[in-house]
Amino acid sequence: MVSDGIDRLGFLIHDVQRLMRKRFEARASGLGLSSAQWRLLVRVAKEDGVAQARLAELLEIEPISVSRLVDRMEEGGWIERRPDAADRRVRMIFLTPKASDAYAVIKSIAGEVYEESLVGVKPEARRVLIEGLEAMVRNLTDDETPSIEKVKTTEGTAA
Amino acid sequence: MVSDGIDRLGFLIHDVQRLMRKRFEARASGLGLSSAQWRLLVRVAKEDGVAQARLAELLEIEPISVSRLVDRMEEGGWIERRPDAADRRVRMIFLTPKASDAYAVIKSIAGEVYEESLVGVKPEARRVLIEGLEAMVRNLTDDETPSIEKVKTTEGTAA
DNA sequence: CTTGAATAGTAAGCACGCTTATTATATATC
DNA sequence: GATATATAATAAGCGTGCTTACTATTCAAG
Repeated sequence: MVSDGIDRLGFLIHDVQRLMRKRFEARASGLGLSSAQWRLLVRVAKEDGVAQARLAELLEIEPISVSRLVDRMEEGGWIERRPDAADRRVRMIFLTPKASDAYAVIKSIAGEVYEESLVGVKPEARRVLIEGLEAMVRNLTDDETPSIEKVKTTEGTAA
Repeated sequence: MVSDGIDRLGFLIHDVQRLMRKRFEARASGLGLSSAQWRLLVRVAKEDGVAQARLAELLEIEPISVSRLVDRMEEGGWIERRPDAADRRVRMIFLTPKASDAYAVIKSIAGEVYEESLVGVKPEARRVLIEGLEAMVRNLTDDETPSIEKVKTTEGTAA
């Protein structure tokens, strides 16, 4: 049956995400980095000099969101925009030394939060959990119409 | 080992939440309801006449967030604020007929999205997934200091 | 070279969360 | 009754996401 708690799946995911972000931000507030900023920072750490458009792809957010995030991070002294000589439309993004220093701390905070959130969940269940989440990402990424056909047309009714 | 994918737990949760919200909103856009508004609507449907402060508790968001959400939903004709005769500080929240009509549609959309997201995940794995998420909510709700002691002091370094 | 389409980035304005502070009302204590 | 504290709701202002619309630049076609 489906009545296990699947009807609350959305609430659950929403809650976990909110609580995790909240805890991370509380822990990392000393650094002055939000979780959105931390995600961007991690990407740049792995691909220094990356263009904003590429960051938007990697982070799966819109370019304009990257633009404003980068604005604030540049103000905060975390990253630096430099022009790309080869393509003058492009701004290349680099970490400042301050950000490189923070990177290790951030990773450790993230690890702590992950571990804390999984207290009492056995290794086998962790594996299933992660795999389930990965499956959900795949299913939800498939461009709208999934394997199931019975997708109703939302019927303009209801109002 | 931990290197399964647990180091991406935050990314995973974040992605699933974002994709699910996105799909729900795409499907429900014909109704003119966002997922935040839908969550509030569901709560009010279960407890008609509820006070805003109580809604903030139930939704686990701040009272001010409820206030502004209710503002927009009142404008949209989904809910109605009525004074409480017994306590003049309180605004009681009621669904409009329009919202009651939408409720069934909304529940079915949510069910579809949940089911679509879990395509290919076996019943047993679904159970473990849900239980894992529930455990995470519990762990992250415990007021900050969890079972683990090694919570570093974030050491003002990094700058 | 010019025209037109595509791409990189930004601006404006909105939704929804937050923190901090304020107003109105209720309640507890003197 | 007066004073202090607590509670319900709101206001102001910010961060992060979005959509839509714009500029600047590149590239493809003629």
